[in-house]
Amino acid sequence: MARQDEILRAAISVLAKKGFQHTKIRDIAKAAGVADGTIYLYFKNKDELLVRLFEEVMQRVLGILRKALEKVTEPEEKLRCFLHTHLHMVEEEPEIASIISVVLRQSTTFLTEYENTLFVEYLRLLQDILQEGVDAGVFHSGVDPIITGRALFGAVDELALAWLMSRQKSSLEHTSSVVADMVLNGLCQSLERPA
Amino acid sequence: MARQDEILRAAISVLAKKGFQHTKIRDIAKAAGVADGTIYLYFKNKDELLVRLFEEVMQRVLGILRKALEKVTEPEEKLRCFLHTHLHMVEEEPEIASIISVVLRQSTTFLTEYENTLFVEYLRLLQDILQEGVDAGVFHSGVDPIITGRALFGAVDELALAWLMSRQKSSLEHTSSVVADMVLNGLCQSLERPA
Amino acid sequence: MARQDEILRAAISVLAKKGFQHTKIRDIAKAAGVADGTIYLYFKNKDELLVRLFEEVMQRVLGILRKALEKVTEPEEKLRCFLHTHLHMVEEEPEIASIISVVLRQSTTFLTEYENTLFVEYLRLLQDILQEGVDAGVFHSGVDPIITGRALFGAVDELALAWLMSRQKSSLEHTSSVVADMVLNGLCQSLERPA
Amino acid sequence: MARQDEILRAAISVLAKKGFQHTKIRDIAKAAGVADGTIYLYFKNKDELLVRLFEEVMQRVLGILRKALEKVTEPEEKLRCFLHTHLHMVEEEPEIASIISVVLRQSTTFLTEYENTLFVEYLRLLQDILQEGVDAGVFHSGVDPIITGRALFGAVDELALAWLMSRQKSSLEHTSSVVADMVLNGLCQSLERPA
DNA sequence: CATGAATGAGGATTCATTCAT
DNA sequence: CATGAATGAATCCTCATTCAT
Repeated sequence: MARQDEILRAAISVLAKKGFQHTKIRDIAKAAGVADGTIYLYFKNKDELLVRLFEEVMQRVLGILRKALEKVTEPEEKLRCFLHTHLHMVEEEPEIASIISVVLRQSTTFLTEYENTLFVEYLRLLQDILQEGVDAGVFHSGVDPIITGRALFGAVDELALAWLMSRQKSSLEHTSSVVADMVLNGLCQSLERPA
Repeated sequence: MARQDEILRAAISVLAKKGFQHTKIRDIAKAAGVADGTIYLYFKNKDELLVRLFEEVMQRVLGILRKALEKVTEPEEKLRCFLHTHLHMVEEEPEIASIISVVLRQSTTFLTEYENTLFVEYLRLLQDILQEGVDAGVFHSGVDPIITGRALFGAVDELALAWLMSRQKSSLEHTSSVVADMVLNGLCQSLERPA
Repeated sequence: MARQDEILRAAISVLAKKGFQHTKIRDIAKAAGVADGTIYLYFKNKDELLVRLFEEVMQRVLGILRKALEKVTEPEEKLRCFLHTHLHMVEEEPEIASIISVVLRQSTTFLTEYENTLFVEYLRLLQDILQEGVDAGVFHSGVDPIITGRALFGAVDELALAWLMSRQKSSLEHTSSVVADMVLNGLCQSLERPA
Repeated sequence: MARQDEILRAAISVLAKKGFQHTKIRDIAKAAGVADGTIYLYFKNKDELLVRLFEEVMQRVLGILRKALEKVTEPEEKLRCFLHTHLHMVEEEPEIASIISVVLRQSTTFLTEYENTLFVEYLRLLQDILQEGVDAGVFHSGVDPIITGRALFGAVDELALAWLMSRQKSSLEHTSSVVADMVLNGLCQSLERPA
């Protein structure tokens, strides 16, 4: 339904600008060019609108990441690609990125009550790359895909947040390769403890 | 002032449980065992209470980290110690950790308007360790302390959040060493690209 | 807008009965038969409601006075007409009168911050009559229209207040002519100081 | 009791500055240099403090007026003296004047519930002068002392208010004589209606 | 007598949601 | 389907008053 999408688009824009607590149904309605009541023809209530909005956003992010990863085969390259694509998306679609980095955390609902299937899918994407690397013997056998995946998301997300909050936005190209280097090769000159 | 501390303690507890948006002055007053009006004898308004609370929390975290780092000299060990101490603190004082991982991000004020000196200090702690390592030749010369520091905070913070949100809480001991290994040695078996 | 007028009418009634300090938004809403929140659809806040209410009242009073003065030409008669019309209005619309005599003075805002254009217009009406009389040689050349005008308002207003506060309300017809006589002819039998 | 007077003096000063609605017990306590609770050792509550304060003020005004009138014998001169003394007092003790012109009217209590014996005395002072003049044949026999007295108070009070609210304060000497001339001789050149 | 910390009732205002048109 | 006026529960904050010290 076109009208529903208009509302969602408007909601994304407003949320990205105003944050969770300061976004009123009225604001979204105005931005979408509809009456307040119209929102309730398409969404049961504010929470449902938020959930649908988040799912829309995550679907988009997952689509972008999957498409980018399609042509890459090597685990290391996949990881680089993943990090690069996520941060590139932040630059290209800051509103989308803002929803994930900022808005998502501002709602207690998303953190606790809502079963976040799509975020789990996002994590799985990362975990699969890591597991693949371990299985292929490219990554250390001790690498824990669950923990590492989560840590990587945290790192990327925090860098995204920092970028979104900063006044003058330098390119995230460099940032993504710095993180990739750290993650793949480690900080140490030589292996800390030669296994 | 003892009463002020009682209120802050109560506020930490309530915020950790209910989150930012759902915490009412009334809740804090009840938890502290005082009347609503009493809150305003010690804090100008809700926002100031929140700022003071956050500063209290960050001071505590900074204190814990600095104390732990005191006796460590080597950069690698410092980094391990940092990660371990932060995650250990999460286990020991989940309410404190919750303020940082959850509540902090729920307030637009903290993300945008509030000049977050203490968080900058936290980051500086990390950055100094990294810079030290680079200067000592222990870490790669290409390591960017700013980006890397922020990424590390993001990683640790996300793992803390995941732990706080999980039903059954496994030890974070293992988690901290997994992250430390990744960060120091990288995921790859051999250096990805021999420089 | 009809609803706005209903609210203003209700507000006048409540203010006249309860006075400035004891009038709550809730009271006005109840008197108008609307919900509390509805008030805020038509007025930004309580202060704005009060200002709009006062302007409504003053417009009405000015209208009544101007209409009554229309057909009078002689300065003395104009003055008599002015005094009579004002006090007649007090009898006919005590609520309106109460706003001017009582409520207006109860708000520091009206006395100090608010630029009271309409009250200035009221005073000008009086001053113009006095100036006209001086110019026509009907009134003493020494008459100061500014001071005298203000004094006359004070006299009328105080008599209105006394009437409003009194239990048994005698006619103000007599009162108005007593004042007019004093003002026009003076209290003295013969001129005090034959100029 | 000295302490009580200190509080009253402080209260007069604060009320004159801040007006009725904005004067808090706290403000008075601070101005008097005592603790909030101390106020309640000398006054049952805020209303009683206000009543006592008003009585203090009126006693002072009555004293001043009576003293000034002591040596005057002729009704016309008495009236001139009354007006002059009242307005002179406004210039000399604006805080006192402010209580009468502004603060008194801001409290519904004083206007309605409180039996204002001292204000009645003030009015009687005026009425007696007028009655005396009528009895002595100096004033018209038609002069109504009740109405005229009230009107005179209104005139003087309004002029006092205007002066108190004005930025640059011109002398009230002139004002008092303008009013006296009007009241005694009337505005008209010749008697309006030759009796 | 004096204090001032504590109280808690009370009031202005906001905003998600409804429903008559 | 769409509207937007109306609702009223919910919450922050103030301040007169009390009372233990």
